[in-house]
Amino acid sequence: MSMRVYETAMKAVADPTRVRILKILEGGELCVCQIIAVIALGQSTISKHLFLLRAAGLIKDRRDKKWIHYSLDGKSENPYVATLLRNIRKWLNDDPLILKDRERAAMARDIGPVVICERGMALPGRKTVRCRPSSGKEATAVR
Amino acid sequence: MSMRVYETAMKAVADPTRVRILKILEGGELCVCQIIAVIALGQSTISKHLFLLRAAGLIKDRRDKKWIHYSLDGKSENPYVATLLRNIRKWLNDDPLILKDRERAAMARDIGPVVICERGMALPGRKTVRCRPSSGKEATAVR
DNA sequence: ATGTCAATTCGTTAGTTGTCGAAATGGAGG
DNA sequence: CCTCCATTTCGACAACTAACGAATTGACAT
Repeated sequence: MSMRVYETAMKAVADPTRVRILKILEGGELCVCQIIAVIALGQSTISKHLFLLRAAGLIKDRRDKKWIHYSLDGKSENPYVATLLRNIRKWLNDDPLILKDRERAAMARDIGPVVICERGMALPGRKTVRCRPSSGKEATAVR
Repeated sequence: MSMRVYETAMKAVADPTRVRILKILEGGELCVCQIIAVIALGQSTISKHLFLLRAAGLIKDRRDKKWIHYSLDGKSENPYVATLLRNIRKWLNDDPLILKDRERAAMARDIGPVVICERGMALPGRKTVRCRPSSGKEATAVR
């Protein structure tokens, strides 16, 4: 029983993409579309990672209008989470990828969910748009 | 770079079998045959887990005669290891499987490597012998 | 040098995990 | 109620992982 809970939590934080998500959430809550814009993976992929993080009790969600905001769960039921989050907060702070994500997260916060969703879950700059390229004008690499 | 080191360490401790090994090593060093006897998985399986734990800098090895003894690496180069080992020492101490392993580890220490290897990497009691059943007399459940 | 035997490596198999794109879901606002 | 659209779920695929048994390695002791 205890072992299963341990495994869930540890496997959740052992994945690079998921720890990237946790690290950008250290700067405060973000909605899904902002997370997608920062990490630049498919929306289904991010959604699954968020599910696993939430299942492990590492993050919690909050709905506001059309958007679901995720944040670190300070009072998780999972007994390993508090320690894990405290450790991770000290770790990886000089990792280049994490630093870049942090910049992009700051940008995503400035821009806000509305504009990010309008732009197809992408940040301005040289990044390729990846979601819902349906209509035809957007969804191309810029620069 | 930093991320890869993190991932190696975290993935290493996220596996149930590997954390079982770490927990029995908390009681002091053990040779491979003793670990096999306690965990009751194939010798190749245990060997691989030990390799991964060592690659992550969580354990170190020491040769004495025919036997290789493994122990927790108190002065690992991996910057995450010290914290991880300290956490794990506090964790899972009431898990039934871990408790049972601990008993078996105590038994393995009492008996010693020599006898355990003679018995085909198995502890006395109701456990099935699993390695090198070549000759013909042993390799049966004892009860 | 040679045989022994604890431990590792190899090759295979089954199950898990991360990713994607397409389709479904389900609040919010008309 | 009906539409819109941010998010989730589904189905598929490739890559990775843990387990096994068999074969190999290599230190030790004769």
